[in-house]
This record gives sequence, C-alpha cells and structure tokens, in this order.
Amino acid sequence: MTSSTEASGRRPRTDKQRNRMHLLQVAEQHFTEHGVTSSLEAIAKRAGVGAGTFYRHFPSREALLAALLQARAEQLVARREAIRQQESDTTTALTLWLDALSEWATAFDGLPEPLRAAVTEDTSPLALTCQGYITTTDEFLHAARRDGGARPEVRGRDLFLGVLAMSWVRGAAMADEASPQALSALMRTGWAAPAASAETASNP
Amino acid sequence: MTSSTEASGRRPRTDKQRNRMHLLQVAEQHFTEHGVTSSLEAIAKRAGVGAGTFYRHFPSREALLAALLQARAEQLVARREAIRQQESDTTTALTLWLDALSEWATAFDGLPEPLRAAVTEDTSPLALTCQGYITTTDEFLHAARRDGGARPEVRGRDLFLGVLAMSWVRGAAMADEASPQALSALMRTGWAAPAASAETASNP
DNA sequence: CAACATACGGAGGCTGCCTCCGCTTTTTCA
DNA sequence: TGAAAAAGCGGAGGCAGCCTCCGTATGTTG
Repeated sequence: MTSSTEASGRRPRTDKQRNRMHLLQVAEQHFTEHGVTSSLEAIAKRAGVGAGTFYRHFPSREALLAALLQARAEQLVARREAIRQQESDTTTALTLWLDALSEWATAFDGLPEPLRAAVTEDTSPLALTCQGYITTTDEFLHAARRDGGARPEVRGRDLFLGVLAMSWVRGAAMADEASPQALSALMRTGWAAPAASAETASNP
Repeated sequence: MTSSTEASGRRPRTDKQRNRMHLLQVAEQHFTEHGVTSSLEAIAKRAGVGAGTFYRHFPSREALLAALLQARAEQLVARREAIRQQESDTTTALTLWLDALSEWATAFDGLPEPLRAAVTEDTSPLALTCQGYITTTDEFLHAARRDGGARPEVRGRDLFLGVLAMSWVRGAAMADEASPQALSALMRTGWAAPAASAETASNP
C-alpha cells in the first residue's frame, strides 16, 4: 500500500509514515475499547497529533476502518486458503468460512453497521473489501451447492448480508449467552422444521 | 395514556396536549422522510416549538419513538388477533406474525437499531414494547412447534432478533430487489439443504 | 380578575466533525 | 553543507446537533 495511490516519484516523508502507523495502532486500541463510533478527535488526541493530521491521513471514519481491516484481510485470506486446502467437505468449508467472516465482522463493536453501508455505497473505501468477501462467499457457496449441501436459491450476497446481520444482533445479545449461537444455527437451518415430504402436519 | 403516569389531580394544560399531538404528527412525518436519526431540533423547528418544549415532552429519541410506536402497537395487536382467529395453521400463523413484525420494524428508516438496543437495555422506553412482542412471538412459535412446524431448539427471542436483523439489512439491500425476500426465506429455511434427502436429488 | 401553577422559548454550554492556513520539518540539490 | 522548495503539521474556528436552564407567557382555579 505504501505510496501506491500516489503517482509521485517522491517517497513519502518519514514523519508521515510514522504518524500513520502510530494512528493505526492507537485507533485499533481505541476502537477495541470503545467501538467504531467513538470520537475521532479522541483518537487524534490520544495519538498526540492534531485533528488536521488525523484527517489528512484518514479523511473519514470509513477510510480509517478500511485501513484497519487491511491488516486483518491478510489473516482472513490466509484462513480462506487454509479452509480450501484442509477441508474436503464443501459444506463444512462454507460453514467455516461463514464463521471466519462472522469473527471478522465483529472485530470491533459496531463494525457491522459501516460494513452494511459499504455493501451498497460503492463510494465507501470499504466497498471493495466487502465485494471481495461476497465473491469468496459465493465461491464456497457454489462448491457446497454442487455437492448438494446448500439450497440452490440462496446467493452469496444474501449469506454475506446474513452474516453481517447476525453479527449486528450479537451486539445486543451479549447479555444472553445462547443467542449468538442460536442465531448462527437459525441462519443455517432456519426455524421451520424439516418437512421431509410435503405431508405437512395435519394433526397426527 | 393521558395523564396516566402523572399522579396529579390536575388535568394537563390544553396547550401541552396540543403540542404533544402536533409534535407526534410532525415527528412521524419527519422520520418517515428522513429516518429515525434525523435531527430532533429540526422536528421541533418544523413543529414551530422551541427545543425546550420538545425535550420536555420527549426526553430522548427513544421516548419519541416509543410514543410513535404506541399508535402502531394497536394495529399490530389487531393483526395478532386477526391471525389468531383466521389462521388455523399454526406454522402459517407464525409466518404471518413474523411478516407483521418485520413490517412494524421497518416503519421508519433506521428503526431496527434502537429496537435492538431496547431488547437489552431495560432502561429504554422501548424495552417494554419489545418484550411484549417477544412474548407474542414465543406464543406463536410454541403453537407451531406443537404442530411440528418449527424446530424445537429455536426460541422466540431469537426469532424476534432475527426479524430485527433482517429488517436492518433491508436498509442496505434496497438496491437489490431480491435480497429482502431472500433473507426472509433464509431465516425460514436456512441455507443448508435438507439433509434427510441429500441422496434423493430428484423428486416431488 | 387576580394569583397561582404550568408550560414555553430560545440562548448558551457542550461535544464532535471537519477545514483552512500559517508555521515547522524534511528533502532536494547545488 | 546550507539554503530553497516541497511536504506535512497543529489547532483555532466554523458548523451542527444534543440538551439544560430560567425568565417569561399562558392557561387554570376560585
């Protein structure tokens, strides 16, 4: 990423790079402690830089988040590869990938919200990231579908949004230990009982 | 509701009641147009009252929302009764109730967020409302379960949160016509293919 | 129609977002 | 090495939104 967007022939100043690194570290810590909606000025202050400096590096909250998620992207890609190579059962692979996505989406408190926004607003710095993961989800999903492990009408985009939704709820369900797991299961199997044949419950 | 919380022997002043009514109408309109996160001062201004008056009537955004949802509560209760009396199939009844809940939760743009918060924060004026609907969901769910239409491990609370989650996503999926429906289906049947007949591919 | 209770208005304090521009630091190159 | 030029920094300040406080206006009561 270093000086990739800038077409200049000059290297970025060292203090600039240092500030950027430091800001990222501090932001990571701050978001971890107070969630992604916490004050950006507080982060700047905590990092010991002025507001101007902060905003020059990260013009928006989304830009900062995108930079923070960049680091985790590598982990997630690694996870994807690990699943692909180690898990031969495609349905299990899809499950593992969705779990990984879920963990990624809950890296910070309140993260699902900007992610959801990014799915539709292609102006967001997070948009590309999300799009990539939707594609990956679609790949896992297609594999599972070929093996009869996933319903044909479900789309990768819907699964991705579903994961975001469940991660979003998780923030509220904290008090209830069972809810997160219950909701994941809900998305996997739904609430309806498996009506093996269409011979629905006509009073046994 | 009129003067129910106040133990005073005096009737509320007429201008107070008038202001309250007017504020509710204006807020309804404003939230419909700009979502629940729009400026409260803007609503006060649009209603032609000072900020102080506004906050005296509705100390918080949640209080205002609770008051607005009060009106819709009657519709929702009516819907509940209608479903109970007209729908003999308990599984269909549950589906209809979840649809009604979903519609209720998307009355305004951004409504799912404060609703989710209310599910856990019992200090919120919306908490009681949510709790009531969770109970109702549980009743429909139990009925469906008795008739074999719902998985035994699913809880009403999870379904309620699931509906909120899907409604929340809907805000992002607007651009994609198919997503809302896809997500509702996802919660009903899950993404996994029915395992029982994994080998028998061709049928009905 | 007092006099009393009640409610109103909006100024003002506070926080957070973001921009702008004078000043400092770094880099370049003679 | 030591200017000049380029790049980056800081934080004051403008703006918007939340919410409170208290002097004033308006209903209500006898």
